[in-house]
Amino acid sequence: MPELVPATPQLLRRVSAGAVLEFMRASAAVTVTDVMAATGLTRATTIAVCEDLVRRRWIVELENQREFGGYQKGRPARRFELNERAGVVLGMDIGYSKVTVVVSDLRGTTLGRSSRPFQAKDVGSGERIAFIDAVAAAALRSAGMDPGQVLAVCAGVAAPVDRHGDVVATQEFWGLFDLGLRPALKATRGWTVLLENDANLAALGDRWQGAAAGIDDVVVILASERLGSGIMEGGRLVHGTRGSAGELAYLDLVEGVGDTYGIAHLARTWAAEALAASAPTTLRAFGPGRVEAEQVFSAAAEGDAVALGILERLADRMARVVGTVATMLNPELVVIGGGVADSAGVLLAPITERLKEYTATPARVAVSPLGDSIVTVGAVRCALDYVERNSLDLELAAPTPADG
Amino acid sequence: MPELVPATPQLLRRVSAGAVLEFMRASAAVTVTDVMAATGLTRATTIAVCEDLVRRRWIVELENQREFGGYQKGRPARRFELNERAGVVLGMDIGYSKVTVVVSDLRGTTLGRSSRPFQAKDVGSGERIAFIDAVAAAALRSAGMDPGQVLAVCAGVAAPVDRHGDVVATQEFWGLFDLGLRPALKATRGWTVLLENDANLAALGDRWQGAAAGIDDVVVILASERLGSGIMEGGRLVHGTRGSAGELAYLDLVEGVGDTYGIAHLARTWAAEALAASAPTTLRAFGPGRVEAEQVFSAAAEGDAVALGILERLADRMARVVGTVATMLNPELVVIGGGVADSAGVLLAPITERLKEYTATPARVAVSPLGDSIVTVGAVRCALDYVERNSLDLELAAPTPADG
DNA sequence: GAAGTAAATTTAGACTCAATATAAATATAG
DNA sequence: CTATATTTATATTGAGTCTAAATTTACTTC
Repeated sequence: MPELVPATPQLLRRVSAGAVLEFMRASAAVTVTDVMAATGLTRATTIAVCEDLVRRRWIVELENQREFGGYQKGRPARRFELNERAGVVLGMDIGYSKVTVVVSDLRGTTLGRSSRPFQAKDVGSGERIAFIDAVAAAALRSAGMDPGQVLAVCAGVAAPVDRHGDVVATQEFWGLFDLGLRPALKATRGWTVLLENDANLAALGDRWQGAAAGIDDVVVILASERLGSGIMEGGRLVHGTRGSAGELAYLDLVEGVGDTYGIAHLARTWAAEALAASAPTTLRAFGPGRVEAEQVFSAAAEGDAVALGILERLADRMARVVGTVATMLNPELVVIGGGVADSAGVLLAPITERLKEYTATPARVAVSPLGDSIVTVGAVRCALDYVERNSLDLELAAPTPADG
Repeated sequence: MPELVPATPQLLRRVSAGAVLEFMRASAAVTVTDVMAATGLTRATTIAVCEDLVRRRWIVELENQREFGGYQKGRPARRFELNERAGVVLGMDIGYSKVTVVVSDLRGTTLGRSSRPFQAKDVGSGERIAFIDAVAAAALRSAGMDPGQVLAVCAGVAAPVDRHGDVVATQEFWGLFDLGLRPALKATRGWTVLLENDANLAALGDRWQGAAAGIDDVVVILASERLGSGIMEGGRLVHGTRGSAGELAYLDLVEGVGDTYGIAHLARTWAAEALAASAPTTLRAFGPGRVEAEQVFSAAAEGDAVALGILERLADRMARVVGTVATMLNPELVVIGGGVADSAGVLLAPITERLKEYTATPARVAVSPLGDSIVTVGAVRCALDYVERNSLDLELAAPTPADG
């Protein structure tokens, strides 16, 4: 799809303004001279563009010019800064049984959040939209923000989403996630909602604030209950034609794996098996009900043989998973993420060790520090990306009286 | 890497010229009115741009205006056309034991070619460059073209190549392909040489003129002697961080596969095994030496039970290969290509059938019609892409006296 | 208050494209 | 053969953008 807009002189100003805004987003308060150096524009043009952007409220001019940077000779420079308060974005994690909404400013700083459990049996019901809307309203309230300030929303769902943001119902189950959320929130709130697969958002999130910071070729494996992955290649998400790229169902055919259960699930299952087989283990103290994954990890840390055996098996399994993915896609880094990542750090060394058996040039492996919030962090990043791409076309809400 | 060039008025002309040229490339002889409709520019601008491009020899103005398009009212329109003779590109396939060079005009029409066997033992020797240069010279001669007319060269090698065109010597063997071809041909010929992995070029080639025409998400599996694949996602090649994306070594771990031998290799091997086991088969007629893959395929076509059994095994194996790749990457189409593709058509139905067992939503499978030339076709496409991206910066050779 | 310095502003010039008006070339009707 | 309609080509004007150079402004330091 080539751009159909003909080249007009106004296009130049757009390009210039985009370059200036991009630089401002990556910097704190800057002078016109700074912008000139970064963009290559002349002073006259830079000033014109900045005043344009101030008028459109994407940046603000600071008053107390000399307070920055200590003594300086010559006429004091005007200073400009990104207007973080131009609006907010929402990042949503829409899980089977829980909805989380995070409010973020344009720099990515979290201003508020809200999280509420949801009855899994009502996953596909119409009430779901109202529920999500209510969680969003609560999150905005906790941030002291108005629904009118929302510039973009990104929601992560556990279903395939193609690159146009449509849920692809390849199986009936996925259809439950095609909630009609986008038209509904557009109509009632005026919000632009982007949908994305949760593992893909995990990849976006971890590349932004996690272990993969700044790495262009990375695979993030969500590994808690079920295995799923998000693939970034050359700094872009890989979606596939119907949004299911990163699906790991092929593991059914991989020796030593055979299914797509995640680390937390298997740790529980194998712990239960050990108890049933009357193996001597300190895990028994947590029984006779369900033994949680974290309990297995801490028992292993205490030297429990059964727990250590489970970790061994998990590490070998994950090495096979990482090995197959990394061979096919050649990422610079493979990240293991999700709620279980908080305790899965001890798996890192054995996974790395075993990986050598399965690949000729092993990829680097890391565990994400983002834990459970990896999806919402990615959703915020996705929404911010949208705003940054489209900022010159977006309408900002009128300033509230307090803003002056 | 943001563009560091500041927005200047000249940039506008560049954008306009790029849009006009892009349209011209996709069309035959066009009038200014056609260009206006396609680009949205005004008549005055369009004419100025066209005359610019004529002056720079990227397009030509036709003389016999009225001969096109039959009767038309009004003042006859000037007609412009892409100057196919502005230059040529070379597409090279640098194999272990053979070098092939194709000469193509800017529309992609093959003007000449040359192919010569090479002693495999000298693969890494310095003479290799001279050999390749000689094959290129022969190809140019057969096309009646001058080395000075070459605008770009793309060479496919059987080694990982990263997205910057550097051979990554992850194993010693690959290092043999880092011939220093690029600096050498730049110095002696002034040619810009792009290096690319052969399977990646196969993907480019098949998407251009093969079974995947126009499909943005496709995996092409080169399947003759060894299995390797090229991945396109969203219309771009997936390289990975060190160029080895598409590597299929993970198949060692896949049940029912276990290695990365290709169809031709396995057909030969299994045929030999059957002969050694004294199985009753018409294949014996081709022995006692080596039985070729094509002979197995034709024996199967005649109803030979042993040959049919081999096809059965091949189909199941390829279904597992396709299934794992397609699950992970979700392409719209998986193409089987390479020399063996000419006879592998009969495998298509059984592969498609068995694929249902291995994936929930099976990808479409096809066999490439490009056969052995799939790599050179892709190399030509790769070189043309380069020329099209950079045409406004490239210097064209001075017109020969005959050109006027 | 004068000197020094860096930022801001002004001015001139070049280039782009759009819009409008005018001219040229052809077909068709009478 | 002439008048008219149709289509394309060219010229003119005006607005918007940028650069570059000269000029003015604002502040610090001595």
